[in-house]
Amino acid sequence: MSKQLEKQYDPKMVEDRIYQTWLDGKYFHAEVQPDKKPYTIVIPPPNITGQLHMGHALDNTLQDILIRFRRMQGFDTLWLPGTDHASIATGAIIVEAMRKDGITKEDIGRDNFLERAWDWKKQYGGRIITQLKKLGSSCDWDRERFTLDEGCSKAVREVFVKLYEKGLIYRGERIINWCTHCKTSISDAEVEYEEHDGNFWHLRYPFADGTGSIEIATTRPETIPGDTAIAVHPDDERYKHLVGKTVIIPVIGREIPIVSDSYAKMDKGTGAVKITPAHDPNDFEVGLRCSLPVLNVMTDDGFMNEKAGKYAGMSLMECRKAIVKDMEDAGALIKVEPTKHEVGSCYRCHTVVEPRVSKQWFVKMEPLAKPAIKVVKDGEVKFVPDRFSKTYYNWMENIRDWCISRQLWWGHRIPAWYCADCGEITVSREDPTECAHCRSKNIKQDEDTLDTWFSSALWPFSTLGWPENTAELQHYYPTNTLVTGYDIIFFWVARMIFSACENMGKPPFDTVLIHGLVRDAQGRKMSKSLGNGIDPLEIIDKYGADALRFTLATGNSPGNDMRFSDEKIESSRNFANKLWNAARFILMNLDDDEPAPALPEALADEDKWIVTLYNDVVKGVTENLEKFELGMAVQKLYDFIWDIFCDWYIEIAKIRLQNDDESKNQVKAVLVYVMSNTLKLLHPFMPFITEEIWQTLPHNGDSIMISDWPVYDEKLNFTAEVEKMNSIMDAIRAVRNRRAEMNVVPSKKAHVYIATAKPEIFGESGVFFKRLASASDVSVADSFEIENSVSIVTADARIYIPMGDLVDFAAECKRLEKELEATLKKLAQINGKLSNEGFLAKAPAQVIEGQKLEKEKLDEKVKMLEESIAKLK
RNA sequence: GGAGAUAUAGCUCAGUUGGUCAGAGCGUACGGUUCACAUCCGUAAGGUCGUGGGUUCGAGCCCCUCUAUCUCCACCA
Repeated sequence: MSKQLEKQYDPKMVEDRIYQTWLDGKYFHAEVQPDKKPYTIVIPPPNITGQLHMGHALDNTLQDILIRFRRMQGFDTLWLPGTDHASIATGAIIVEAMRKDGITKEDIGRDNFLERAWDWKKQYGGRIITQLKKLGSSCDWDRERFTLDEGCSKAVREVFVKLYEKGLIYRGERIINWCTHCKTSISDAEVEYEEHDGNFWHLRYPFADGTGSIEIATTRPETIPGDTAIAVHPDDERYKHLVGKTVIIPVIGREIPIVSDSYAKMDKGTGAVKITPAHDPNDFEVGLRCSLPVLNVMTDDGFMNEKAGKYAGMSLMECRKAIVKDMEDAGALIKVEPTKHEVGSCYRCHTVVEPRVSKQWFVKMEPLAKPAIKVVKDGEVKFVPDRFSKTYYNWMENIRDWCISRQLWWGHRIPAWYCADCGEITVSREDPTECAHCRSKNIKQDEDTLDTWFSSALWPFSTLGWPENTAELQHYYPTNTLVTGYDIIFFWVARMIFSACENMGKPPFDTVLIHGLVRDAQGRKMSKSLGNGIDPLEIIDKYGADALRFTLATGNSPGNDMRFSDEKIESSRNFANKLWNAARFILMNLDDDEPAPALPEALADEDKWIVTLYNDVVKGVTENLEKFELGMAVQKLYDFIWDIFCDWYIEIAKIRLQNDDESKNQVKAVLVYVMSNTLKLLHPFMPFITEEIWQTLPHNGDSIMISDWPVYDEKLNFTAEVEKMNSIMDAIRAVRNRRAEMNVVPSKKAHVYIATAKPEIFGESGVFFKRLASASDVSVADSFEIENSVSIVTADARIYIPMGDLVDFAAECKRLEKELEATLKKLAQINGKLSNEGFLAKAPAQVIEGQKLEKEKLDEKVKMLEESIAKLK
């Protein structure tokens, strides 16, 4: 006995220590190796405001699995980590902290505010990085980046200027989504729609000339003060003659025209619709076509402004109520019709979003979307699973211009200067000192910053040094796999793709691996408001990072949501413990000077069997990982380790371990070989425990994480021995089954008589039956005549166990007849197939052969069953 | 209004190009102090793979219908 392990695996004693050795060994660090094939992943940068949640845990587990796999396979791997400055979220935290001190951001000004934000970043921004390390993430921390660091900022500036110069970025007055809480514009993607109860208020607007009135309906009466027209469809016979007339807005008293525009649908409502160009995207378009004035009646923070007359100062909701009441009092309200409609809200703070006209910066999307669609259509970028490419097309093909300016301070300030003298805009890579148009020194920089996603869109190349043509950029770009949830395809994935196509001329990655959401045990989304979130750090603390990773990697397929439950994490923890104990057993039987893992020249049948199955696992797991079928890979490992290696091979190995000859060394070598290589296959999934065990076993090299990935070996394919072991195992299972049915305790041993026509299978199998089937002794022959015995029939043998009084002949007979019936049924099915001409003509030869073999076995079994029954009678 | 997903054992879910595919974990029942592990071992019970059709020699797997649940997208007064 050389080394000892604790009886139970304790992750706490292992994980931090192991992680430190990896850091010390610089195993995560990548240096450009031009002769090696690169494999690169850039991390989806978590917000600096973030705390590790299950979504991060899943996302990063998957990335770490892929990176560790490729690293072991010999790729020059780079997993590039970093964080996102999260303009809105971080800004909100700073504002909130100041509010507690009674200060507003306006009080302290831009520079002081930014100083606070950087301080906050310095103090808390690395929190999530520490948490990612607890998970085992093998990121190259030497290359950690931040979307607001110097290099990323330079890339942002370069892209902005380039796109501006190409006319793909412009400034304009458009309808944008305005969050009255964050007090900033947000992009279309940042608006979430929720169904709300609402009303249609039907209103009567009288003609200015007093000849009557026209009826309209609205869901947002508070926008009435901003109405500048009524629109009707050009072909609408009901209203044709009214176009050009004017109406008086009730209560407000302002006179507005009736215009003709095909936006008004004849079959919708009354066919006449009020037009509020400042507060509705469609109305804005109508306004442009009909040259209508734009009347903005709201303030930045969700109140009515002075243009709303008597309603000025009211919140939007107060105004809505007041107007409805005033309309009713004025007799203008015809009816109120309850309805449900989709209301947009801010994805950050869930405040209702107000569409409003505002001067903002936009990215012209159509020219950028085209190549971005093409690279996916052409297969240069693949979504896994493929169905998400449809989601992508759908969005890209209907995309509108991207509003990128934000009325926030924390972020990349827009590099545009306005000239007070000539009114022109100067956009440049270096901060200008004068107007590029009139050379006036009287210029001022735009106060706004860019959408956070503008900088994350450049992440795959800005982090590699672009716009400089660095060695890293040349070697590691394009990256390989992007791993992310389906919920940020629009925010991020799509924008990275078009940004890369535009700026790099190449897509940013070849594969997008999409995963689903981690839900709670009841299938609910984990959320702060529900309080049902499960903290990954608590799970790691209680069960270990390996168990968490295993749980997240197993039992689900790409793109689908999964549930997280105590049962699953416990099952993973148990698996880790099982592995630990298998190692513990092997170690107990090793000597101090045990040689490094290698297969011995001479192998017993059972060694050939386990080695063949192990070899199959190498092949399967490697293929699965290459195809991103992580769940299947991990399932194969679980089954092999627990059901095959532990439950059968180790038990069988115990036989020879008790010997004191060469066969003992043989089995020890096989145990070490299969164990340590299987650990390698499992390492990407459970990095800590596999490292700990691997280090304890005889090994070559400094760490399992930089060891060579096992390769399928065609020589290790011992089909005959596998067949033989399968027959023996079938027989052992059958004996156990019979004993259990008869309630015979394992301690009660019995002589097992094996009658078989295949002594080459069972001749030497006695030791197995003694060890695994409670046999006191085993006899093998052509046939036996045993009194008072139970009979067991397998495909290759008829087994008798004398059980004396326990044997109930009537029951025995019944049981055998039942089995005969089942076997005959199976046989009939196969005979049906084999007599089907279509099957014989069209099925592949391999399938037909398989069926014929099966038929032979069943024929044999039927014969033996019939004989056994006859004897009993 | 479009688009997509899911429906397989009591529960949670796997099932790769149609041919050992009817599976796993948990749960349940029965039995177990064999010197790795009770976070364990052995054995068992259970599902006409949502419905109805079709293609095929052969269909959880491919095609169509329907039903149920979920999700995303969309400017509908």
